[in-house]
Amino acid sequence: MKYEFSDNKLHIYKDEYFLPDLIFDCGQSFRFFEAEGNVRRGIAFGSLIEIETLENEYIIKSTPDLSEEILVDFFDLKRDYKEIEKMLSNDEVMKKAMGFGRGIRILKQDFFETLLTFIYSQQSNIPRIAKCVEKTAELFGSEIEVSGVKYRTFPTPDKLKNLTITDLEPVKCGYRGEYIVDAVKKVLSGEIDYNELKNMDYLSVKKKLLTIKGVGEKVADCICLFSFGFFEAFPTDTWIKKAMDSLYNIKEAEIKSASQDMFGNLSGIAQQYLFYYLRYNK
DNA sequence: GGCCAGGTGAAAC
DNA sequence: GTTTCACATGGC
Repeated sequence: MKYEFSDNKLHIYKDEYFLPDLIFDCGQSFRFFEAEGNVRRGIAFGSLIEIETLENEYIIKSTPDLSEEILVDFFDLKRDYKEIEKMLSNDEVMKKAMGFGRGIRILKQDFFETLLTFIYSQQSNIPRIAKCVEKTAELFGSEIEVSGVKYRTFPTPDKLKNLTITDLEPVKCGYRGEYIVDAVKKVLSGEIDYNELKNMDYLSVKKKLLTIKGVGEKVADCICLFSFGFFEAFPTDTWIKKAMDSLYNIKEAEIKSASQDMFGNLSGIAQQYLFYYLRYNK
């Protein structure tokens, strides 16, 4: 992936392995709504991020400015998805799935936002998850104004001090409210500490995340994949169960070991492409 | 209007 | 350890 960072803007040269429409609509991220014309906007890491599509490049601007490192990591630009597609195209199913979703990249998203977002996600659907996340930002986030338009950042943990289930009622997240409260409490107390977690390995992070009420196998794996970048994680949801059954004839009990055998440390990518393939192709 | 949703905790075996 | 069930609310 060719890119350069200058004048606080990230330039990404056009490449079939970088397609914003797929990256943001494949179900990993919920705050990058479509905007007018050739510009897509979203909020992450406390900033407005704008992706402008030009003839030969994408220009990515952030306000307030985000560092090159955050943006490059966010879009996973250092990883060679062409090479990954090759490695995963051993069988006909993955070959098709990788071709169908070509252009998807796994975003490296903010930990706290990812934690709450995927707690909201259980037993829900993508439009509704987006609403819960949006409402959380509206109620508790900070306002930023860019070109006369106001946006709300996703709240940092300290904005949710003393959060109660009642406070969350307008979010309409139902029974997940008590899970959110527990997650916030554990983050604020330091029991769940991102700076500690980011130096730990996949299984240790996952084990720690599982101590949060409402975080089970699947949500923990989503956080490991979408925030920590542990590509050996293979979040197994209803769609993936359907995909593994219908495409590979692998039943639920065998998914864990089978995915490890088949995809190894590319499991997370395989998962996201399979999810997108089944979810948006039927 | 009923069924289902990017699941999980708790209670029962 | 595995199975079963309730859970709150919106999308379709």
